[in-house]
Amino acid sequence: MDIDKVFKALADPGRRRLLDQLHGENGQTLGALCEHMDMTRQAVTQHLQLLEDANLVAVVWQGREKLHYLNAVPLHEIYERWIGKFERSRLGALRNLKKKLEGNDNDKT
Amino acid sequence: MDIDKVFKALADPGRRRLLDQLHGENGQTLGALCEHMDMTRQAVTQHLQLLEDANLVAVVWQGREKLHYLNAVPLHEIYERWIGKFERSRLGALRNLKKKLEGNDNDKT
DNA sequence: TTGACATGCAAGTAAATACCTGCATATAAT
DNA sequence: ATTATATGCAGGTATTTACTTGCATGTCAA
Repeated sequence: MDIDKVFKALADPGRRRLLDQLHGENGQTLGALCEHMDMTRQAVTQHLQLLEDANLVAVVWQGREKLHYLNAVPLHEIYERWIGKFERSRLGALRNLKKKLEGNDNDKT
Repeated sequence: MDIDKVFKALADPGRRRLLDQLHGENGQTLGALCEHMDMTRQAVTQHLQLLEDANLVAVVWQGREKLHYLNAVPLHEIYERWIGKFERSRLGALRNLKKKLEGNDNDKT
């Protein structure tokens, strides 16, 4: 999995909105997704393409309709492989920072 | 917290690298961070500024040196307020997608 | 107090991004 | 068959982004 593509895909509020839409109702057509988006269909298509490249959205053609399905696996991986490691040391790091800010001489803990 | 700033800050591999560096050793100076970065000091400064704006990095001046400290709180919030909600429905959504792809007629579960 | 060092500030450039408009194609409905 | 609908494809533009070079400022050390 290309973690960079996932992060880049998530960097745009419109794309996050699309994921939200699919989270609300999975399997929506392009047209349906466009209705909430305040931009042209073509722009939405391009955003969806990036989401697909990042493997966050899977597409199933049904006749002339393109159905979009959310895939949360990359989100899980981002958490597991990247965010989680920072999280785990969060409290320790914060305490450390506070001590530095206070000048290391009035250490109450 | 501006969640968009956090996502945008995380979208660049160089900035994620900087966070990694600070995770490895907290409180590094600008100069120290530059040593691993293969770009000019000014470029690194600009990346660090974005990280600071996203509240992912806090800065403490010590004489002429600028010390950088990691703040993982925004990462936690991104998970809690955004990624988590998708995660929770992950398995259900995947099963749903699989069924669609298989045509809904050979449902084994 | 002079010189070296750590950093800031500003303006410019090249590439990437987020859009758009216009036209083409395939499927469905009459 | 003809028309309407759902979408694709291509090219153009404006903004944002990542990065550079050049110079200014403040702090430490001899």
